[in-house]
Amino acid sequence: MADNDSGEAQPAPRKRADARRNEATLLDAAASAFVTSGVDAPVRDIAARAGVGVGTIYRHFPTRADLIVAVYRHQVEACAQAGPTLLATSSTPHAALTQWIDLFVDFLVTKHGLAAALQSDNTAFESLHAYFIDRLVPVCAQLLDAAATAADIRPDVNAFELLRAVGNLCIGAGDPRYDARRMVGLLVAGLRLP
Amino acid sequence: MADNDSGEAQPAPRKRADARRNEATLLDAAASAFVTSGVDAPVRDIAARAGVGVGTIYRHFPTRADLIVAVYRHQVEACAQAGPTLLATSSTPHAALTQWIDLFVDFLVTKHGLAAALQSDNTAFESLHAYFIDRLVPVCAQLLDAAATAADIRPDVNAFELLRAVGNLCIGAGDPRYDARRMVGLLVAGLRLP
DNA sequence: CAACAATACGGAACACTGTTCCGCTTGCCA
DNA sequence: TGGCAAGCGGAACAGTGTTCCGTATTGTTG
Repeated sequence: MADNDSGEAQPAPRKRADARRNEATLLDAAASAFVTSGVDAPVRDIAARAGVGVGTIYRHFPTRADLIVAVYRHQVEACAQAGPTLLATSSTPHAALTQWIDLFVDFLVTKHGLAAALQSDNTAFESLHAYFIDRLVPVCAQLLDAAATAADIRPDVNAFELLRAVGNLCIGAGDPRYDARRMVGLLVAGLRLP
Repeated sequence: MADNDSGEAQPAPRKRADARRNEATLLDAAASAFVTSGVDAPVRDIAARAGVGVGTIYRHFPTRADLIVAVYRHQVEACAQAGPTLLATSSTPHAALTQWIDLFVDFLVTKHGLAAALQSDNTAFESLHAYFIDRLVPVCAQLLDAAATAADIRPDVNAFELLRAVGNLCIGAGDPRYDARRMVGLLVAGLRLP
């Protein structure tokens, strides 16, 4: 189905030019605010950086989660797509799993406050959580499955739990006394079959 | 030195009766508020439960960390003291370490929000962090050391890091889909020497 | 027992968040 | 160009933590 504009399945009637411009500006502003102040950067700060009113933020991104997802969508997508690739190119399923988790950890530790937000029970982050789950759990499950089938790892670990544990371990990375990558390494080591 | 009141080392001139009463009431109120709403329970809620004004809370417990520490001090103390005991009574240092970590995890997972508060970079929790570190890191280090000497575990793990990792893994316990204890088990398994 | 000073209390007031709402402006299309 | 739907700004509201000071309570002293 080559859906050009003649199809009836086009519920997005193309936004006004200024709206699109503002959305892009906002995305940039949020990204830079996130770097400086973490993903909890005050709404007013982001609005000020973008030179818009706070109402404009809420129109484009009704919840903070929407904004965060929009900012990081590309990277999450890339991480998700790396899963099957690694599985195909790595020597063992276990190696693929390890490398993929490294990718995920690298992503998380460079986003100040994101790991914490992911586990927060604050309702504002609900859909952020949902997005990560939807996008990454299946990928992790596939890797886990392959490794379990190859008898590389214990078969009783569940993708959701593992991803959550890894996310948790990434909280507080940035403290020089705490090496999140090393702790994740320990966890993954615990996964191996004796 | 049997220090009765004649000694000069008595910098606390015994508080007024109402002050002591309020402090106890406040401790009860906070404990029950923490159970209901987690350790982030609004100051006003705690004050209302205790039937006092918010000023009274701040006089007795200048930071939220002080209040949390006061509420949980007994349990943390007990955990700290269990370390040497376990080391003396367990069959192997590794068993002692495992049991001690179980104790710590049991404590954390039953205190809603405490694990998260422990890792929060919010300055209000700084001294909470410090208290846990001061009290528990040496105990953990002792256990770790014994296990490393017995060649039960890899020798390159550091007590601070391990405790922090365990604390992190306890965030979000309560979600039925996530079993913090099992994940900590994985981490500790990764510690074992092959 | 009464008066007094030190101590402690209460809660209004402030600062800083997120979030909503509505009058005004802007872009688009006829 | 005129009209109007879409979009915008920011004031206003609500929920936090935190401070401050006038008032009340307590313990002590004459």
